[in-house]
Amino acid sequence: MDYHGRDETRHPPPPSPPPFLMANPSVSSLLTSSSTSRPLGDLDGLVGGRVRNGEPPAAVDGSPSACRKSVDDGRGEVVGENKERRKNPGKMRKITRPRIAFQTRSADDVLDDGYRWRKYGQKAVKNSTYPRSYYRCTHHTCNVKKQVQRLSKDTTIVVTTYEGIHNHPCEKLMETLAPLLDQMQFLSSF
DNA sequence: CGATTTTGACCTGCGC
DNA sequence: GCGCAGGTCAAAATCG
Repeated sequence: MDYHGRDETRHPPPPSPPPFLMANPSVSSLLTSSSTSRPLGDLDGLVGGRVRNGEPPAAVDGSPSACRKSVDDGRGEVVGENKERRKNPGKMRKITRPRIAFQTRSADDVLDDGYRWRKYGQKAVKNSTYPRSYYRCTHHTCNVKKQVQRLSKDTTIVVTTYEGIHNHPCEKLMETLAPLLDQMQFLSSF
């Protein structure tokens, strides 16, 4: 796996909604994008319900857990940032990354946004009937993540939270544009 | 056979 | 300090 060399220290500007969202009528609401240091909490809470331990239903926010796991649990090996944390316990600063969350009305949990994602975890969350799924962009140099969760209140709504910004073009988009670009190059050669 | 998903264990942060 | 909840890892299973 390729978790090495992740540039977690960058602080890119807040992301704008993915291109597909712009023309997607099924997107019922864009939540927010900000960077605090509070956990996301459960998404049901996010849209009106209670967030963990009575916190007010907050907007989507930054992730504290980006700086995490430091041991190999006896099976694997210690990697990348984890080593750092081990060396400097408590010195690892909280890494906040731009996050953007939105609701979509869809039968599919995973909406096709043109990027390729690999699922790396699934977790049952409190106050929600449905589990939350965790995905990572499969592009080697890209460490964008997203969480997907269906609301228990309204099962037709899927909340997708993007974390980070893709540092590569959208594959589907490029596929679509490739012939056009070719043609443009051809024409401009005259 | 490589890529992806599943899933249980583990880690961290936070509230009490 | 303890327990809970969220987030991630990584081996095993599954898929194409």
